[in-house]
Amino acid sequence: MGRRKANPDSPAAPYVRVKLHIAEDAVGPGKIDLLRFIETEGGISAAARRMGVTYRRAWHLVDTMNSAFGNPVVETAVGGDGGGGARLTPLGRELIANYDELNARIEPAARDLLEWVEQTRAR
Amino acid sequence: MGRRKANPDSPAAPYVRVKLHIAEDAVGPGKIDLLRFIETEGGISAAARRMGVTYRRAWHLVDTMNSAFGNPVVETAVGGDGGGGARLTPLGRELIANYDELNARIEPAARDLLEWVEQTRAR
DNA sequence: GTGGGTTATGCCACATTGAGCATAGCGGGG
DNA sequence: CCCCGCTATGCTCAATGTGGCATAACCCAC
Repeated sequence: MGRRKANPDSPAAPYVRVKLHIAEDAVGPGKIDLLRFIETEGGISAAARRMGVTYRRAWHLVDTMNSAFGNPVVETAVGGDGGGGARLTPLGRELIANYDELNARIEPAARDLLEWVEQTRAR
Repeated sequence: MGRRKANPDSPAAPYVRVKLHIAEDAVGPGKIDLLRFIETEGGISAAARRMGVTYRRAWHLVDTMNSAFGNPVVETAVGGDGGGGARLTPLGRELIANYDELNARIEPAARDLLEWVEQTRAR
């Protein structure tokens, strides 16, 4: 996994991440990206391959999200055309949209904090 | 696997957390609270006791923050009056202030997301 | 009815993390 | 001079997370 080895003059840039904690689970950029891939790829396996994680893990992430929300964010079909597949529910699509909106709204504040960090490290 | 919450009456309220990732370390509410306690209690041990964590761990958290920032956020004194102690540096105080400001600015967006979550779980 | 690709799950090995315990060094106060 | 509380740090053990197989069930297409 390419953890970028720091070039002394460009230390890995600091960044900010937001996580939504809900009923024993936490949804952050990782699970949201997984949902995006499920939507575009049409299945959990394909999404897992795209993200470079095992199907086992991707499935588990989906499962925990589904139970955390009480209602499914992803619905699956086993067997059939193409072997089966998975799609986002309306709830799943809303989740992505709302998470994206949150990130867009916090961006200015995050940028200010990161600017301060860069300043302090420079001196 | 349907893991139902133990107490249907009070479903742990969803919440949002922001983490600042900086040089292999991540600073979130936990480390910020630790800094606050160090400031008010005057030492790492006292702060650790207040937070219900071991001194070992609290010290480690402080140590990783100090190296992540390049400059110390906490300065310590060993031996002497009261056995020693720890204080925030100006950088440490700025960190708390900036983190608090970030959270304050994020609050409206976070509240909207959480409201949506509550809505979806209610139906 | 056989095959292929997918969902659904269990099991085991390994890495990471935090807890708990132990110890050493420090220096002002009694 | 010795004690006490605190900083500093190492080591071990338990819990948890992830990765990598392995397997079963499913169902459309051929």
